[in-house]
Amino acid sequence: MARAAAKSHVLTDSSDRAANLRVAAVFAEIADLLEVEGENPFRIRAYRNAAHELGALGRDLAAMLAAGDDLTELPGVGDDLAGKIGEIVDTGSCAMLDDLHRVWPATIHDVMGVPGVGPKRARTLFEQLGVRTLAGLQAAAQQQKIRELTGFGATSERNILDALAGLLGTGRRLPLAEARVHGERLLTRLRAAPGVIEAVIAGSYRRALATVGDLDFLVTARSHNGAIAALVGAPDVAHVLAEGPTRATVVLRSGLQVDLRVVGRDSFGAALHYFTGSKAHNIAVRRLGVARGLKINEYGVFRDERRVAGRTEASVFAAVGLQFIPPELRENRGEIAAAAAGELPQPIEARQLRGDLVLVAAGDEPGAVVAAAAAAARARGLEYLLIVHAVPGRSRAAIDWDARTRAAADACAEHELAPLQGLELDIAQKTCPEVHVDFVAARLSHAPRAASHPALLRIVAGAREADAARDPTPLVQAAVGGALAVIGDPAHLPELEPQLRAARVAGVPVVLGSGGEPGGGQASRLDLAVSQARRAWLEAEAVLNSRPLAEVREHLAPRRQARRRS
DNA sequence: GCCGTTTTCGGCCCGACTGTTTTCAGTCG
Repeated sequence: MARAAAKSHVLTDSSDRAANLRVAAVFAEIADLLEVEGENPFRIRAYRNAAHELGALGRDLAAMLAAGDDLTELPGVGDDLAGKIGEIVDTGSCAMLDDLHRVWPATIHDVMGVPGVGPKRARTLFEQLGVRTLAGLQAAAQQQKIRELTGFGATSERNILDALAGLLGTGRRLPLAEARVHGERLLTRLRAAPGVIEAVIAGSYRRALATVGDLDFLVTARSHNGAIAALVGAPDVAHVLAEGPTRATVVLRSGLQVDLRVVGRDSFGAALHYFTGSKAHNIAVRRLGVARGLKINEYGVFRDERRVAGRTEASVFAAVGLQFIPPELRENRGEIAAAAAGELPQPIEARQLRGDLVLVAAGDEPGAVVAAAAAAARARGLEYLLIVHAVPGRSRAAIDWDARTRAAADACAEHELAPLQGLELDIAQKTCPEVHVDFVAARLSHAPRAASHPALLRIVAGAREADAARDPTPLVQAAVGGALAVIGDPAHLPELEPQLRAARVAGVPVVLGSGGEPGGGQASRLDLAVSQARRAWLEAEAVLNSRPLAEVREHLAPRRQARRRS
């Protein structure tokens, strides 16, 4: 079929992990359809686990197969799934999925995705009303056919219509910086609610994932009702999806879903751990608990009926023999083994930074840009600024670089900050203006061919699409001997973590910077950069601007010094 | 369908809330 042809085309691209993603997609769809069939839940989970593991796998399945590797070594993959992986990589599909498609339409997945409609109801809708698509679902609801079905009613029907109209959780993921605005506002409201002792945001927000799907609030309180009422009654709540004595779920007008859980003080640590996730991390920790005869849930750690830990997160980790794991590391990507061995990294903290990095575009007035950035830097106790002057690609007008660097230096001095100044060229540019600067930087918008390394390298937006969609390693390699500059730009946050991870693996130091956005926001941009560095397991030692100015100056100094460290 | 410091069989996380029920199934996180 046409479908198969399209798939094989995808798989001929062996330079990336297309095969992994294809296999993960097939397994995920099989899991969905088995769920509709009402299969054994553990069998379904096996497919779902495998889909999750393979989607995040660092190695190329097609290459592993070609090399004759044993796929059952992979987590969640046994003899059966190993065989199916081979089948999918070879043919693009899998007989089992084809069989399922003879019974269930592929689009039933969309119906299942409607909030309030799961696999069982999707099956009922399909079998009783012939609903195969979202359009069909909407038509059935509008004709009031759904309320006639057993297990449904007028309320369910209305909820389905609301969901289809996009009124209920949109599923859109919000950039971290944007979620922070909503989060902080609600946090203030919850903390002021009667009876509330403590309120925090857990979930992927706390793990500093670049985008978050919802906000998870956790509250300890003397009385439950205060916090629940405060959330449900918040001014920008569009819909209340659930409201009980210990939890509530609402959708804000922005489409952001917000969950609130209220727990007792003795359960706070266990609940915080539980609701911070990630899911994969939690399952792995619980598995450790089971091996020690412990049951771990959001209320605590229990041996038989007796609570043995749970007041703090640290007590939960300690109960299963782990060091405290910072939230940004909780992705089940090796942090549990590291914590068990006492070998966790100590991720960089914002307070360890001594300097910020400011970008001055060719059209900017350097004095004004640097003055704004310097004031913000001074306010957070920084000591110096790395000032990067962009050199335009081709410009006929002579630019007075001495005047520009002098203006920047003066602006720094006014705020009692030390400046370190450099020129930034596109990596393809051959000539550099004749002016004394402390370092030379390169902006990299495509894979580098140039042999001469700049001291500081910055991957600009767009490079990711062009050359590093899946692996920024080749870009980062260009910074060996120098450093990689990473700006906490909210719009490009998802690109940062892979870049930072690649830098760590390559042993390339990084500079974390705000970029110096005029009009404020430096502080949060710097914090965003730090949060992604933490997710990438970077320690202070790997962050150049956590070191004293003299060391940064020496590290970035052009040519000779840079070459000394091979 | 996977997995094993107790296991090659018998486990696999589980509690809260809703809507439809008359004791609970389905969904969600």
